[in-house]
Amino acid sequence: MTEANELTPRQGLLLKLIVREHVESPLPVASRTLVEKYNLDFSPATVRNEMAALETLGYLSQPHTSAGRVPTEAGFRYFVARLMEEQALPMAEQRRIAHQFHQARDHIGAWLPLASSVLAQTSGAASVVTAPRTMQSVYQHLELILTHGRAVLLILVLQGGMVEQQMLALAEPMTQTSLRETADRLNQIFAGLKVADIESRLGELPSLEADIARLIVSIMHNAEGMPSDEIYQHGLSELLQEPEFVEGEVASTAVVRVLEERSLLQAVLSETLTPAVGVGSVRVLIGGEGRWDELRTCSIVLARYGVMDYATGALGVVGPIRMPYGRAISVVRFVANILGEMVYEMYQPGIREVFPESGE
Amino acid sequence: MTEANELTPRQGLLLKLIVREHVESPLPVASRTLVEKYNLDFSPATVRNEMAALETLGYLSQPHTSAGRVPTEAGFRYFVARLMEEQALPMAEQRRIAHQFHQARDHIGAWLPLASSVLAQTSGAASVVTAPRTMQSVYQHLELILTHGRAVLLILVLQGGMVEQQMLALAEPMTQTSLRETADRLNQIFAGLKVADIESRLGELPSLEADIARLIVSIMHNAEGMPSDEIYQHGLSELLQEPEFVEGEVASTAVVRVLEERSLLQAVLSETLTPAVGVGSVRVLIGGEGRWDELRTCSIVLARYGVMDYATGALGVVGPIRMPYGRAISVVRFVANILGEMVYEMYQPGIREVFPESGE
DNA sequence: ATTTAGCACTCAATTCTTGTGAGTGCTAAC
DNA sequence: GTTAGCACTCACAAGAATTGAGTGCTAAAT
Repeated sequence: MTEANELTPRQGLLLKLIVREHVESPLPVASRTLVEKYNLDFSPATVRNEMAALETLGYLSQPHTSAGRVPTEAGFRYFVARLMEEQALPMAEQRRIAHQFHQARDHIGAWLPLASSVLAQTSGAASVVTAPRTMQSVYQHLELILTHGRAVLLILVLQGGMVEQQMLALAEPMTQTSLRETADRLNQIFAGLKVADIESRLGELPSLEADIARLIVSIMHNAEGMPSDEIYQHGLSELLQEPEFVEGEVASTAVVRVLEERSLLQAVLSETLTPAVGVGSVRVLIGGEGRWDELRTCSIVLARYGVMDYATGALGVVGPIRMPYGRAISVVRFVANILGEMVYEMYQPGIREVFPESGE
Repeated sequence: MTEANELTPRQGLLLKLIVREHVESPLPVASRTLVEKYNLDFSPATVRNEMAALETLGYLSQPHTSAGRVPTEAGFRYFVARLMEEQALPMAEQRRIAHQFHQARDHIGAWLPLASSVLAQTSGAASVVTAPRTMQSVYQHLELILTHGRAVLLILVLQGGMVEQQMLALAEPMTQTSLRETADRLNQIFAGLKVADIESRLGELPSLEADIARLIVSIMHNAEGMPSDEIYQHGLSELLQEPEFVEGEVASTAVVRVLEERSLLQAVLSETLTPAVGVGSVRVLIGGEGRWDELRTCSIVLARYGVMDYATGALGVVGPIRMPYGRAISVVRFVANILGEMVYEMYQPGIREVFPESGE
């Protein structure tokens, strides 16, 4: 997959301009247009020659014989990897976004929707944000609430504020009072412990407590493992306005399906670590990279945010292949950083515990 | 809005058949087709006469002079209100769905996504489910977690298991230990109280506790007021497959926007109480009912679920105007009932408190 | 050895025409 | 009131003609 053949500077320039032009409007770009629009000091004929070269290299393609050229996926990949200059967000926009997040500082539930809507609006594409998940869940507090008969609502608060709920059925009926005492006992023993610690103490507990504790252990394990299924998204309707989606029934429903089918989305998001083309900590998946067939018509720019090895989520934008990568990458990075900081501050006690050396 | 003019039985029959036919395939339906397919004992000419009558009444329309007829919105409304017979779900399907919910019984977080996916799959349209909200929030438990500097993560558990999170900034730095003591004090005082009760006790509290309590009050008020912004949906991609959406760029993006724009959705969902055409407790909104312009191309079948006057959410399906209402209504009702029961059982202690007479 | 002007050639997209047939409205008979 | 018969309408499909944007190639210019 590594591109052995380096392009000549002029070929690079042309590929870059073709991409830029194509991103602006989805039509194939013609040699003459290029020369005129960018005042190139060589002629359309020369451009055509170079285009032919770029085509044999696999970076361009022609929809039909007498049309202009369109970048191929490989072309976009080369562009992102070597030609693109990241297009920093204008200061005013940075301030505006930062301000919005600052306003939502106290309202935790608003963080992710806000991130999602900022991403969508600023990038003009659809956005996806997943809630952060810890690698290391720490017991904080347990509530047991009797609902009816022997059914009990279990609410488990983990460090960092994650909350897990579950119903459970008691073997024997109990009163709310004794249930509360049970919870209090468990809270005393378990507060601040990690899963492993709780597991090792299971033996010491009387049977009822042990049952509940086992359930807690499984919940905590679960919280550590899976990527969050809490996914926020925004901007799908704008994305569907893009010219490549208004016609193509196939293409557009594919995208909708991708954004709707969480399983696929999660698979893709957890791929953040694979060696796709990327810039800094931001990853760029172009046209599904051959691996995700449903994504052949679109690209994803994504990043992890949060505190590495402790609690992270993923966030990114989904757009047509011809998306303005430079801008998208900056936006994604910018939002990932802001959100990362907010999460960092929120999770700090937990982090101190996992990485004791990093305390204040 | 009340239909003064009653149709003759034969006109009713024809309207019904035309709707049925049109729902099956989106093409305009012709007089001859009707007679042949349903073995009517009168001729196409008669049907045409009746059709003409129905057209002047506003229940049918012709896309163009030499085409068949298509029901108008008014036609669909008349159909739903007077002609439709609810099409009960087959027993097997009922059992399958009930079983799925039974399996997810303990996994509270799965309830709403499951409801949403069941609705979508069974109705073939897109579905929407909002989380239940209490009318009456009752304090259960407070956790205060120091994060960094003076920033504190507040986790408030309300009765019924609703959890609200918020960041707050302390005026003075505190240790985690004294923060926990503060929380414990508030828990002792407030456990089981309603907002009003807490408000009336604000005066008795020392300043720090009072500040936090005021915040709690505002959170609880908030929880009572707004409809939940926690919205689950499913089946959008299937909906977009419907023939009326594959072509119409306008129509389809309108639908997507509706499903994406929570504010509109909430407005519509809270309209569940308005006197739209409805069957039992299930409401049917056809073509936006003139009020929601974005919905002109589609219909919504929805119901409240949960415990009336105590905690309810809304749930429904969004489909093309020509959706199989009979089926959709049964599915919505069925799922609303199941989910309602589950919520009822979960919230029971709270309900006992609000309606003491209904205790076991 | 590049670069470029010139020109023939290609082919999607647009417009126009024509034909077809499904389906109606009307009238006159039943 | 119902229906057979028939003229009429009009969307839709298929084909034909036109257009023009854009290339590839060749031969001259640098």
